[in-house]
Amino acid sequence: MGGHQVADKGPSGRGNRKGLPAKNLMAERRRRKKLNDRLYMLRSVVPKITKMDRASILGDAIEYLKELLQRINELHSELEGPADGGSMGIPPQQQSGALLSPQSFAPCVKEECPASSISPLPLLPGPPTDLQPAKVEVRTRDGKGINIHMFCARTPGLLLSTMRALDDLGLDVQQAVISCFNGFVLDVFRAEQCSDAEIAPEEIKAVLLQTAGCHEAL
Amino acid sequence: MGGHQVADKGPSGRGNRKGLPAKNLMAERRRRKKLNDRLYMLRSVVPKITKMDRASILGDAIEYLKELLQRINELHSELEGPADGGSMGIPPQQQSGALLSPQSFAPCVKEECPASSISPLPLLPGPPTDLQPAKVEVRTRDGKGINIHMFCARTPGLLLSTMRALDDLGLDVQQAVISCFNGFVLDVFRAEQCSDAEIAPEEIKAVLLQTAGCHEAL
DNA sequence: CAACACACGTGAGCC
DNA sequence: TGGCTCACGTGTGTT
Repeated sequence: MGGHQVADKGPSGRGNRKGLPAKNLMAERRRRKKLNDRLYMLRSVVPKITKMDRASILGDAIEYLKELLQRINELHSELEGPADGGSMGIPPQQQSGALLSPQSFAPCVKEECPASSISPLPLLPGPPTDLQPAKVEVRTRDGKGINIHMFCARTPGLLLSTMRALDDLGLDVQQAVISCFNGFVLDVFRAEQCSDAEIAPEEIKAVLLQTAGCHEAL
Repeated sequence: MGGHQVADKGPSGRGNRKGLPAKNLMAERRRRKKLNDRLYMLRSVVPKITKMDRASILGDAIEYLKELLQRINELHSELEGPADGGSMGIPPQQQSGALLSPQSFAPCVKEECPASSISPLPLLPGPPTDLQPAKVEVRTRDGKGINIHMFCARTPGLLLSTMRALDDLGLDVQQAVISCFNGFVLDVFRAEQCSDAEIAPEEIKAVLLQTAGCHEAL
């Protein structure tokens, strides 16, 4: 994945000939972090994550969004009721003062793929095919922050068990999204370990996998 | 908006001490363009665009997606709701021909304002300011399904405590989104009680409020 | 060592 | 006047 590098920080006036360095630098960092967080959030919303890279995240999100729109239309016409719920049925039309009309609906997300090999995508299309191998990724980010992505089938009690496991590991989950609809998705964007003992990412992964597996076996 | 600049390119042999610059440069440019295109596509799909900057685009997309998912859930339960036959044992797993693969949801997309004051008393989870009144709503839907919305400040351990509380109440959380970024937001769209004992919504609410308040008091 | 993906710091243009 | 966003080129890690 992404390369990491810890830019050493001269907190105070570092060798800058010009006077505009340190102030804007941090602003840019914050901006980047915000954008990344949003991207992670978006990924956590989209079920069919084919790959983890940013472009794919966006692409999957777009496709998913279109799917949802289509599905809403289906359900809507299936209900055929005049009593439209009324709250907010928003056809994908621009209505705000946003400029730039794309005009052509259904922008294709496909891009030039050199070889025309399209992966059949055996990932979960819809029905909760239970055969889900409980995938877990753990990364440490910038030394302190811990990043976890967990993904498996939902089972009763898994929610509690997972939280308990994280707590037992001494992890303080600070930024996270946990969502279970058909599957179970846990995304910890930031967690710090309270305990002084350093925990290896592999250990966390192992524990979580075991937690998921435990319920899987039921 | 973003500044544009057309970096003039010394087309061929630029003063490169090393031999590997120009090739990767173009690759990076293509990557960036692809990402931007995807972003534009995403924006073109989302109707309500508040602002044009990248972060807002992502944020709006997330919120929109959330809305769509919510709406699908509504329509879905509205279809099979009236004919609520014997959903006694455990039919919670989706099996109907309806695909509906969502398994993820979205958190609140608000952001932190650094210091001081913008509107001092909004409702959204913005600043890490602690003074959050811990709001909880509980509703029962069609007898069985339970719907919970909880919202308070994030505190260490709150996640585990809340899960434990729900478990102690005998609730099997089937569709939910828990997200803690700045604040703590729990959204249970569907939960069923395993225990035969009927639990009053007010009881659930009280327990959750107590759980949140407990941590708040720390 | 290719190619790829990411984060970083920096200069520039708009509020 | 400064803050904010953006695109760029580059270094570095991952496949």
